[in-house]
Amino acid sequence: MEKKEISKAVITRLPRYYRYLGELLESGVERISSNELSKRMKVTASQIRQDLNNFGGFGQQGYGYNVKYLHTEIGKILGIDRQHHLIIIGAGNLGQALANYTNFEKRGFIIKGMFDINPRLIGLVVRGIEIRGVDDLEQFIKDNDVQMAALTIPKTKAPEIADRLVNAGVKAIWNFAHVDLNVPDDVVVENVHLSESLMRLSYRVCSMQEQKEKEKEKERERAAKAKAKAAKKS
Amino acid sequence: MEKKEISKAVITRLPRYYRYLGELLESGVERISSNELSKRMKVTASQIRQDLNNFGGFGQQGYGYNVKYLHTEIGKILGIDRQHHLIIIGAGNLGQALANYTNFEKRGFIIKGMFDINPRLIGLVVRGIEIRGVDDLEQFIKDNDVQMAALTIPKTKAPEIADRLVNAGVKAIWNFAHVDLNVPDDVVVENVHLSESLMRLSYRVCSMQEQKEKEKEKERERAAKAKAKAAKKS
DNA sequence: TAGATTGTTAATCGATTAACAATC
DNA sequence: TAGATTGTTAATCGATTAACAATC
Repeated sequence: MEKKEISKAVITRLPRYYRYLGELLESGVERISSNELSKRMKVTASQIRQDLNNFGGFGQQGYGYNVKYLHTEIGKILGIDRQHHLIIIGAGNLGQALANYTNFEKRGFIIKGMFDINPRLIGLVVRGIEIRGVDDLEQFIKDNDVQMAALTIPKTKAPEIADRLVNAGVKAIWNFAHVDLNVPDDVVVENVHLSESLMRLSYRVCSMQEQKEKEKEKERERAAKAKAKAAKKS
Repeated sequence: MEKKEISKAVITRLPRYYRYLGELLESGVERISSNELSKRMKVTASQIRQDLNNFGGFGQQGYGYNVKYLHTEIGKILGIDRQHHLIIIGAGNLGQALANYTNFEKRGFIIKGMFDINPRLIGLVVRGIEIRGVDDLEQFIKDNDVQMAALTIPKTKAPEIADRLVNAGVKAIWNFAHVDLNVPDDVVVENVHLSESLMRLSYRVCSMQEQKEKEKEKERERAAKAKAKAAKKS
């Protein structure tokens, strides 16, 4: 009876499928097999089929998947066929970058308002959205039926603001602050910790370098051995 | 002989350990057990110990881990004890947001330059860094020993610029463009696909809602049953 | 020494890949 | 019908958790 839980790994891959299908759609491709898609996306065809079949059978044996249909269906699964009312807390560069990203509106994320505590920013208009102070935050959330909030403020202020958001009825927080937020079970948080992402990059570039050095070392050893051997012979 | 490959999952968690240890350090905590840390971070103690032991034994039986020492060691593993020369391609809001993030410099990521194609931005100065045109990109990379590049440009331009970066010797790309880049094996790419992150949030908030509705439905059914029963009795 | 806690091996769990019958 | 490709079951692989001997 119980529908089995969808794993986090699957959800992570879903938007990527959506992106590739969107590109195929734009370039006029009508149908695609899991095999062909797997080559483009560099994942296994098996994984694609398994992932999709978590949500239902979208394909047809002997034919493959209809690109337009699958694209639409994944859109529905991701909930981007609906409208989401979003506010941005923190109108600095990052907040403004999000506000200026027009694709969000295209996918149903409607930026209802922007907020900041910096009095110099309050009153400014970004993409037609006035920056407000946080005093009327709760009222604004209720008046505009706000469901989601992007948090682009320093980590020191984030937990307090998050509490206020949750109390005012926000159900989803897109968290760019470098803290882990404590929220009730029915509120979802998606973290974008940029500094952690940069550290992962750092790790990977360093370990790549180490690997290369090791290979060079081996190469040198081999060369030395060969040389010694040649010297012996002569 | 071969050192076994560190899994991606471990590397993802490493910066989070680093962050928590940094906070502990700041609040003057000298030592911590895997058990205590597990409670704070909401992961299992077993996982913490397993993760760390991929890189060596940093603890001491009966004592736990020295916070300062472990913090330093993880920093070394992540390669943030060294300096990384970084450039930012794309001086829009997102690029400027990265440039303004002072913590990066603190962790050894030194922003050597910013680039853009928009002539109106070229010549502007952000945090003491002049925005340049992309014409002298290759020369700049060589002159300044640039190892990493953040790509905060539209997806249409990204692949071409990525090729130029790689050819000029850049070894790591922090990719904010909504495309998957094709690079040689010895170049690492860390993707930050914000729109995909937002879709994941959307999925999760929608499935949370569905779950709640199902529960309500069940509740209603139960109430109806109870009512019917009561009616029968009377 | 006794207590605490690690490092590490073994057991479990979950996710990915392979295989193939079902079917368009 | 024959060929292609899905949906799904089974096999494999890897990651997480549990358990405990080693040891500070």
